[in-house]
Parts: sequence; C-alpha cells; structure tokens
Amino acid sequence: MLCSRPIVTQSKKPAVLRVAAPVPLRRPFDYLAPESQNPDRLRPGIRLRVPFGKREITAILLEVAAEASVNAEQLRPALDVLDDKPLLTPGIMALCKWSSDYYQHPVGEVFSAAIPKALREGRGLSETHWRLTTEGKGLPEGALSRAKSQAKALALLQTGEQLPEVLKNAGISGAVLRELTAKGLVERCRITTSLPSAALKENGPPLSEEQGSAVAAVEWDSFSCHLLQGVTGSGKTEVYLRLIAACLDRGEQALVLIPEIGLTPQTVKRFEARFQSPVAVLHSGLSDGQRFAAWQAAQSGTAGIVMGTRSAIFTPLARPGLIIVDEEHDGSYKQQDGFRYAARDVAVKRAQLEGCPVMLGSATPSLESLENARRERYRHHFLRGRQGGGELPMLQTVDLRGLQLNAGISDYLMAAIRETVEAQKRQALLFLNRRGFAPTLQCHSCGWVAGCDHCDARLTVHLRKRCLRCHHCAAQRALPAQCPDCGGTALLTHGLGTEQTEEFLRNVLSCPVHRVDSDAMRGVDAMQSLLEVAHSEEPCVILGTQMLTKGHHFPAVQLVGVIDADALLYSADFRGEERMAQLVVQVAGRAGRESAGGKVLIQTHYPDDPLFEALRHGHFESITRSLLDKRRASGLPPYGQLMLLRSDARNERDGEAFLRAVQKEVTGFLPPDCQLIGPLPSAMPRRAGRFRWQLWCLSASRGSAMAAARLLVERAEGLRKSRELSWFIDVDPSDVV
DNA sequence: AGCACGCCGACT
DNA sequence: GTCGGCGTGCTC
Repeated sequence: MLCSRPIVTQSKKPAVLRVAAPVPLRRPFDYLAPESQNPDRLRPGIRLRVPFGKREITAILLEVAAEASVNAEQLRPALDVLDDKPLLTPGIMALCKWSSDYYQHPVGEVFSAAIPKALREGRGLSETHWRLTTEGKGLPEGALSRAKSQAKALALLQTGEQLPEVLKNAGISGAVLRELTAKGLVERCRITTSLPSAALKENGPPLSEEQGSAVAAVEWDSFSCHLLQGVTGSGKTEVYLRLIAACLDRGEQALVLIPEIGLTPQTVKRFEARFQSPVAVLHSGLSDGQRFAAWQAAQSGTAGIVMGTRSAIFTPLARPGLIIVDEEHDGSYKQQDGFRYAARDVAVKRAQLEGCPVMLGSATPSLESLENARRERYRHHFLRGRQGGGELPMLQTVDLRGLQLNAGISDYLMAAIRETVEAQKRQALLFLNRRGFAPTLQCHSCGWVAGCDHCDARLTVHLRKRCLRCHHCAAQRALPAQCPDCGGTALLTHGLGTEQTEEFLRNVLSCPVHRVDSDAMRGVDAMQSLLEVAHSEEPCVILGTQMLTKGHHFPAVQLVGVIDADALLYSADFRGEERMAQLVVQVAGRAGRESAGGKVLIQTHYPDDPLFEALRHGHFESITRSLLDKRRASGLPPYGQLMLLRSDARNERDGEAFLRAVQKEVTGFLPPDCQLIGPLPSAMPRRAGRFRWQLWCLSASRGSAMAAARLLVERAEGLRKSRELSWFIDVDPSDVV
C-alpha cells in the first residue's frame, strides 16, 4: 500500500472487535480479530464465533474500535468469522442499538430479536435450501410416478428453491431427498436474491377524495410519519394497498405490522390477491423453519411485502421503502415481558433511521399519536365517510340503575336482541370482558370466599369444566361441593361471566349462541369456524370478550351490546377511559349502519359520564380532547414520559425495600424535570406467589427520561439481585396496574 | 443466561 | 467419606 505520509514509529494497535453477545448483560464485549483474517470482512453486522467464559457463542459485530473498553490483556481473539457480508443492514444495526439504549435492555438480547434461531446459533446462511439440478429440471412430466414422495418433492421444487422445513411440512422426509440427491436430481443451494415484482394482479376500486389525498401526501425517499384515522369500513386498507403499490413500483419493500389477532389468513389473502410480489408472513405461530424462510425472503429482498406481528419490526429489509402500522393503538404492539418494546414506536424510529415514510392507521388512535399529530410531528389524514357513503350506527346508553337484570342483561337489551335475531333475522354481538361463569364463589352460611392461594385474587367459577380457576396464575381446582370452612352446602356465585350469559341466552333464545373467549377458542380452527358462521349470516348471538373487538369484520351484525361498561371505565389504570372509548368505537364499527338499523347499546350505571355523552354524539374527538386535557394537567403521557422500575419479590417487604434503596441512590442525580413517585404496591400486590411493587419515574422530556432510565438501571444493577428478588424497567408501560 | 466454584446436609 | 442442593460471581 502506498502511503504519502511519513511513517511514524509506533507499535500498531490491533483493531478491537466490539460485539453484542446473546447474554442478559447490558454492555458490549471486546475481542481481538481472529488470526490471519482479511480486515475487509470485518464489517458491522456480521456474525463471529467467540470464546465466552468456558463456552463458545455466536455474537454480532457492532463496530471495529480503536481502543478497547477493558485492559488489552483481557482481550481474547475471536475464533471465526461466520459471514462474508453483513447479515443485518445498517438500518437494523442502528435500530437495535437505539432500542437497547431506549428500553434499557441488554444489547445482545435485542439483537437476538432481529435474527432467526438457526443463524443465532451460528448455523450457516449458505446452502440452506434445496433446488432441482439441471438434470432434475429437464425431467419429463410424470416422471417418477411410482415414487410418490419423490414426485411430490420434484413438483414442489419445480416452483422454486425450498427450505428443508417446508419440504418436511409437505411430508417429504430426509431419506427422500437423499435418494433424489443420489440420482443427481436435487442439490443444496443458497437462496437467490431477486427484485420484488411490482406488477398488480388486479386494480383496486377507485379512491375517494380523502383516500386519494392521504396517498398523495406520502413523500418517498425521506422520513415522514402519517396518522390515518378512519372508522371500520372507511377504506384504510385500500390506502395501504395503494401505498404498497407505489413502494413496489420504486423497487422497494413494504413492511406491514398487524396486531396479534388481526393477522388472519384472510388479511394475507387480501394483500396477495392484489400483487404479484410474494408476501412474507411473520408471526408467533410459525415453526423455526418457516420463520427463517420468511426472514430470508425479507432480508434478501425477494419478498416485496413483509407482513407480521410485533416482532416483525426487527426484520432486516434489503431495500426498505415503506412501513405501515395497522390499528396502531392496539395493546399487542407492546411486548409485556423480557424486552419490553412498543413496536409502533420502534416502527416510527425505524422509518426515521431508514429514511422512509411510515403510516399509522386506526379508527381510534392512541392519545400519544393524536398529540404527535396535533404538534405536527405527524401528518393527520381523516377518512370520514364510510365506504358507500353510509353513517355510523346509533349509539345509546341503557341506564342500569334499579333495573332488573338476567345474567347481566336488561329487559331493554333483551328486547333489542330478540328484535335483531328473531324479527330481523340478523346477528347480535354482545361484549362482556369476563370469562367463566362467575368471578366469585361464596358460602351462604359462613361467608367464606374462594380465593387463590398464590394471588390476591378470587377464583373464577368455571361451570363448564366444573372447576375454580385463577385468572392471574395457573391455579385450578375442582369445584367444591361444600364450604371448606363450615361444611355448608349452600354455595353462591356472585358476578357475571361469559359462560353464565351464554347459558341464559341459550335457554331463552331459539337461535344459536356462540361464545368467543380464550376458553372457547382453544383450538386452532375455533376462530376460523366462528368467522365462517359470522359470514354465513345465519341469525345468531355472538357473545365474547375483548377478542371480539379486534380486526374481524362481521357483515351481518346489526346490534352490538356492551353488557358491563362500568368495569372497563373504572379500572385502576390511568388508561382505563381511553381504552373504554376505543373499545366502544371499535365495537360500534362491527355493527351495521344506522340507516340499516345498526345499533349499539351500552349498559352502565353512569349514563351521565361525559364520556358516554360524547360517544352518543359520535364524537371520538371530543373525548380524546378531554382525556388529553386531563393527562396534561397530571403530566402523564403523552405530556410526560413514564417509566416504571418494577420489583418482584418472594417476601412481602423485600420488593418495597429494594425500590426504596434505588430511589435513595438516584435522588439528587436525576435530571431536574424527572420526578419519582412511590414505591407503590401493584393493584394486585401478590400474584403467582410473588409480591410486586413499582417505582414511577415521570419525565418532562425524552432526553431526561433516557438519562433517568440509564441511572435507575445502573443503580438497580449495583444492588444485589437473587432468586428472592428480581426487577426490571418498563419504559413507556402500557399497563401500570 | 450458562457455567463453575464453594460450602453445608443425608446418603450408598 | 462424596453426591448434590443452590447462593455467588464472572463472562471481553
């Protein structure tokens, strides 16, 4: 190499490889480059095999640094370089680093979220697939008709390269592939990269003016965030599809996030029906092999559309062009254990890092997104008119005070149900957010109440399974015949659950009653067959929990009933009212239009609550405005940034003492606009045998919040942790109870 | 998270 | 005597 500068005599310092190791430690680790390694290969995003204590692990190269962060003698050389070129794109590298810092989660575990298991464990990216050899391709049709499995394998491979897992799922064993290899018909290969195909299979319907202006507002090639607000049936999906078409036309990939329950085969089909380009689907129900295949299609650029739930936000894309977050307000975007990220927020950060537009869509946007739109950080687009020009259903409260109830249902609601299913021959959808038969079992002679041994909770009566179950831990026992305290045989149930209302309705109605809760929807096909029933449009009652409000469209539903709105409205969480308003509007979206007799009845003891007043007039906006005013007055999100340091201890006092110790440690060192509140016990202090406390940290700015998070974690780590006591930080918690 | 070290209780 | 329980400490 030619060098014009004078050569200074100095011992050349070896390059330091800074890596993310898959361990729950918040710091990176430094290594020396492996012996005789071409330094050009050492680019951030490749995998390295490194010694780690007594074992060997696969780590991701974060950067090549000049100085080590520990004494040079402590550095050990890496063992091997696993990749020729980076597995992770610069965008994903930056996103993982940001997420690790922002959520204060161990960097290695964050990177693990971006890589499929096989690659995490150090297996190769090369030759993972099977394909036909030239000879195999030249085979005449109908060849090997005697060997059924072999013919099936050839037919599958005719359509392109396949992962062994995909072949295995089709019933093709390794032995079959070995035989075909021996015949020289198939071979191992590496997946080939190809441009996503942009061609449309079909054109969509013409856009409304509002849809058209939302689509036109999106500028390409730079970051911008858009909030698309429109009720069910207002045509949000059509806006997504047009944007995706434009993105594919540019030769770029679109990433679409969908809530947990919203990602059904129907959703995927709707996207597949429009585009030639393959759709890679990522969700929790996939096998490792399927996940790997979808990941590779995204990372290599083969898939034009990548669609998935929460974790899909960390999938690398060869050419990212657009990110869509559907139902952005949905709670399932927040991971509730381990790496507690909020996929919607990570999506906005990712768009910023990748320099592409992001669109958040919802009928009921979160207060956070509405406030961002108000501050003009997001562009706000409305889809007001329902497609077809119809209006929203009529919304009405039923004042329960003093009314006679049967299984929670007033005569007024009952009459409306009868009218819907018997006279109109339509469907009624009833919402009750409690499963089981009744939430309490009590002895009539001595007052004993069945409680959980491990939680501060009552056991729920499940008549169908003849048992008592705790809805907060795994506890379950047989339904007692008599009181364990006094032996009394008169046992009463109090309160209401879906099983009870179902039983009552079955007795008084002649039409079918379908129950939709996590007990009834156990099987894989349960939801599918329910959707078939719903679409068959036979008169029936569909009774269910929260599950009902998510995504699905019920075309024949004409009446929606909320059986107990009060339980939702007066919850311990400060987001209770926001959730209630979202739920009512979402649920109303399942009913038909008012002109077609569509109606929403909300049963409550507090019909004068301003929230219902506003909902009756169809004003989601006026509710959000008053909720935002309340939040502003208390400094809660979105006006202040909230995080919780939570402890989880076996002893009643330990958790509180730990948080107090952390509080003492950080006092005086926090940014001035951060305040600590607590420690407070959780709404249910004892859960699954452990006592839970929380320390709130409310900050006026994101910068201060991040500084506070770092300090809290640093000091908490300094104090001892054990089996007796564990702790974690929850940045931007979605539930504070 | 793993994995080792280390220090006490009840076994062939 | 030693097998194994889990508290403690460390990983570049």
